[in-house]
Amino acid sequence: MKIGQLAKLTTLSVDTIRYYEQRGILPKAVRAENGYRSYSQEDAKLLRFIVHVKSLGFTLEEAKTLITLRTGKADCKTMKKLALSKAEDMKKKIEKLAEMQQSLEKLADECDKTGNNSYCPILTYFERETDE
Amino acid sequence: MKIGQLAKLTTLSVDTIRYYEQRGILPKAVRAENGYRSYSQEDAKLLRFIVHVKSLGFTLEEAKTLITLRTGKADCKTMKKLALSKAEDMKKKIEKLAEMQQSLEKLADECDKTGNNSYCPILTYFERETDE
DNA sequence: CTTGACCTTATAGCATACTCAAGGGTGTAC
DNA sequence: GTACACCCTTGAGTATGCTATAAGGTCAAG
Repeated sequence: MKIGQLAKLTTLSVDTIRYYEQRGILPKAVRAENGYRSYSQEDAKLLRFIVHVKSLGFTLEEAKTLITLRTGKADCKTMKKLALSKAEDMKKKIEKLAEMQQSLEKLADECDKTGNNSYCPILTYFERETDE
Repeated sequence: MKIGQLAKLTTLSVDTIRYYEQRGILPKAVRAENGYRSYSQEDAKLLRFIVHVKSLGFTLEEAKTLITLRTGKADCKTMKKLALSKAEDMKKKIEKLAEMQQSLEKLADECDKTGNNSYCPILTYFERETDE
């Protein structure tokens, strides 16, 4: 199978597939006599693996690690640890975002409570001297 | 006040301050006779404004907009709209992260339920053909 | 024998927010 | 007069994940 075919199968662009190879995420593709990259169903499977891994928030570097583990038939324990560690990262990001979101909503709320003639409480908040 | 002083006052680096000026986030600094940038307390106030705005998740470009509004003594309504729109962005990001996080935890859970001899369910999930 | 779809490489660019390095001037203290 | 802290500019590098461009080779159809 040529790269265009693989791209269609995986919903990635040919550029992306070449980029993954270049980054070392994918192994160097076997070449046909004319120099074209030649792929098998196994390659398609590997790319789908990457797509799924990425969709759960892993980076390409992490995908690389997971591929190594997959190839080595990694034990469940290791996989679980990685999954939970990533989940933990996400939890932290979520908490930070939630905090910011709540601050913003609280400020917006105060806009309503404030008389029309006073200075906007959001601006006041942004101009404050210290961090609480 | 020279740039180093301002940097200390705002906990930003001198590079960052120059970068903000270059990006047009800060107005071009007044120069002393020797060519050094010269800052006032107002400038410190403006930089603190930027720091606070950024800490609530606004980008530098958004900070620029907010500065314009601040300078024009923007009405509360506009500020509120921006705050809520940003809060909405965050909500979306949070939802996406929460989804991923839950998927990961669910997968990790399945690791425990699975017998030791079977193939890791996380890997199985990553290798699946289709999206659910 | 040319058109068009496909493949190849190397290189550069995008967004975001800095950070650093090179090479050089300024200002104060000892 | 020289050491040292500080300032200046320009330009490049960092991370992440692509995307695009140029300039060219390959292959099957008509």
